[in-house]
Amino acid sequence: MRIGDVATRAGVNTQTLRYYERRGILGEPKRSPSGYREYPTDTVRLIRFIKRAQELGFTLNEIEELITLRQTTPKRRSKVRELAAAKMKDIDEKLARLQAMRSALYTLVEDCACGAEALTCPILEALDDVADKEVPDGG
Amino acid sequence: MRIGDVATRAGVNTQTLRYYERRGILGEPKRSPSGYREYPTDTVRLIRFIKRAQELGFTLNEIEELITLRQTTPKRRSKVRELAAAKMKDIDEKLARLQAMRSALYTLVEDCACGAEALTCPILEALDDVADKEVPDGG
DNA sequence: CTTGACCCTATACCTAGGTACAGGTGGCAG
DNA sequence: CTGCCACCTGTACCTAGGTATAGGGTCAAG
Repeated sequence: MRIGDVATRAGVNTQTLRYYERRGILGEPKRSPSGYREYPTDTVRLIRFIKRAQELGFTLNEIEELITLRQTTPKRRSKVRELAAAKMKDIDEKLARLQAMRSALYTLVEDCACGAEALTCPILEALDDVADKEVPDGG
Repeated sequence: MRIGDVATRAGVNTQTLRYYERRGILGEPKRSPSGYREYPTDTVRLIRFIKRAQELGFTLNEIEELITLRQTTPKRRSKVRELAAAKMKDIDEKLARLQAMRSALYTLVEDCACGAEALTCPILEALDDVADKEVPDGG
């Protein structure tokens, strides 16, 4: 696939692909005799992964780490496991916070907004406190 | 509380607080006779909320929306509910994707890395496909 | 053998979200 | 009443993550 094709299917700009390549996230693809980039089909999936991960608050550097987990060789296994475990911890924190946020909103929608004047709908409280309690640093 | 105090407790720069004020996220606090900003105590909590929400991939504009949900008056209730419901949808999508990502990593850590040579650990597949299936646009 | 869509590199520019001066004031300890 | 630190406003600068533009090559169709 050529760059424009990949870009269209992944819903990004061709410049973005070149930018990712420059950053080292993407790895240099093969080139046609005339110098055109030739991507394997699943680059589209990779790009979509990157975009989703960004929406979840991961930076490109973090995403790069996640991506390299794919290309694991048996040699690097323990390293990879370590990294994967660390990322899982990040994810668990995000999950706990999102869930806290979700339930605060749920309360707001279902109960809290039902007639009170001085609402104390605890959006903030729910988020910061619950998350702190449920995802303490020390496990 | 004065600005430096709030900033320290919330773990941000004082400039950041002024920036939020300029952006309209924070609302103008009272001033002391000499012009110093005087914040109520729970501004600290608010700032922490903002920071957490950013880590979850929300932009400051989105966070502003979330924050205004707090200051609901009975009049605006249906509007607020709408907004809250929309945010919950966002959050559900994020949750589904994070969960997909988490289970891909879990597989990687627990099974996948256990001796294979040509690993097909499906980090990408797990993320984009599962999330697409579990959070389709139409419900 | 030209036109038009697509590709190339290099460089400049843009938005979001801050962060850091510069130049000046407030207020308390010594 | 003098340091000194925190505060004020205003403006400039920075990083991340792109996006656009300039100047030029490729290639299939007419």
